[in-house]
Amino acid sequence: MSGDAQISRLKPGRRTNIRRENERAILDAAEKVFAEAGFGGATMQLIADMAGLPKANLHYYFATKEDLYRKVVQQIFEIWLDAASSFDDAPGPVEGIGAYIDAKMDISRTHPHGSKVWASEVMHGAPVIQDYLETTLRDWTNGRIAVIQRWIDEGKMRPVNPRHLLYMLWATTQHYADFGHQIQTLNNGKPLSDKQWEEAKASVKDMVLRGIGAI
Amino acid sequence: MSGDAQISRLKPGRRTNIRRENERAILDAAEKVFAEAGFGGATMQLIADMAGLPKANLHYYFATKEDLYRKVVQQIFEIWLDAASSFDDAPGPVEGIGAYIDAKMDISRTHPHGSKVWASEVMHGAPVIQDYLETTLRDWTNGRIAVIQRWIDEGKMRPVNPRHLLYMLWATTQHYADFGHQIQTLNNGKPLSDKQWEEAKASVKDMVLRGIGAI
DNA sequence: CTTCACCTTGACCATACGGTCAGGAAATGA
DNA sequence: TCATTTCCTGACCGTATGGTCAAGGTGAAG
Repeated sequence: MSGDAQISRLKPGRRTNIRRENERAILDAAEKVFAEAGFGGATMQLIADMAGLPKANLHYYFATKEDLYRKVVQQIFEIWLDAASSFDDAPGPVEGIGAYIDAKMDISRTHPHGSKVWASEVMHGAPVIQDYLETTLRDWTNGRIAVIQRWIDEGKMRPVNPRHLLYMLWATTQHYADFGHQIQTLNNGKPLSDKQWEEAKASVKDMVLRGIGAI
Repeated sequence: MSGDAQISRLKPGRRTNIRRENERAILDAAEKVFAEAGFGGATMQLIADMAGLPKANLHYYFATKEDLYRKVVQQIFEIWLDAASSFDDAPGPVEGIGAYIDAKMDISRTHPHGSKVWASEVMHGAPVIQDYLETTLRDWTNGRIAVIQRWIDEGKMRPVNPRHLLYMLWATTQHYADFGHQIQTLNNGKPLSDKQWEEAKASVKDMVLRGIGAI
């Protein structure tokens, strides 16, 4: 890739650039391989080939396979939390939950690999991100539960269990990434089109928002 | 060994019994190990230890790791389809979908390992059960879509997209198994109690059935 | 040009894994 | 009793994998 004319003049220098670009290539390749083969099934050789680097070079940037995997999971967690902001600054559930569903459905489409890695990590007992679950995720969850409860108290939606509503949101939106292969198979082997994705988002929002009495 | 007076054990044939019992022990251990470590991360040695048998004995009953894995997945698929019958013979969505949610939530609680193996298999592109997806699952899905459409035509529920309703049902119910660890962490590290499971089932049914206008 | 910090990589190593096999034990039937 | 089938298992093997290392390349600063 060219066009780094202005980037090459950055203060950290060319060297730092090489590092950043290689780390990015490796992380992108790793995310895909970990998603498709699982941690145990992924090999450093495969990731190296996909990143276009010799295997020994991976170990120059990432000490161990676990280290690389940890970085991939953390990266996903960042994206994950960004979508969370859709929830905030919303006057009510229609806007807040609606935007959250939109954001998470978009992530399922644009970052299916990341979603799968996250799912796999949690399914295997969250060996590397357990602390995140117990701190960041727990805090975020409790915060959103409070927001939902406030909406309920304000009569903007029915009195549903906020926690199970969140689980339903996570489950349903991530399903389109994690079980994308199954969905594609049931769609005559073809990926969902732009139109079908809009239909999916609309369906999910419609059923959820009506389910909680926000419409 | 002391000579027990139990004759009942010999009735169906001792040989067949030994085979059946060992195959069961191996399959149970394999389901758990595959769920917790993934196919690539699982080792025959670990499965053997958990089943209480020497590794070489596994290969006496199951030729290869793939063969054992395939049997585990098929076994899950059977349980899966059994719950599907909840859908049939129902006069309307409240009974049909309500019973289906109950059945799938129960499976998530009693067979969490199986659910995870299934999820992992699909996430990795369904390498061994692709044919099931294209035949049995596709047929079942189309059949249920027809049932849901009939209910819609009969005015028993709102005109939602039946396909996305099914995806939501699968996603939400299986989430309690696949992401059970996350749910447990957010539940102060403790598994959901009987009461909490009832609350979960009630919440899901409530939100879904209202979401489709069946209540 | 020299220096020096950073980057690159082929070759190599120890280990762990899936799978094999031969020989023996135990159950069954004649 | 003996013969036959089924079951059991320690020891072994080839391979693939994660990881190491030493030697060499590269570019910018002095």
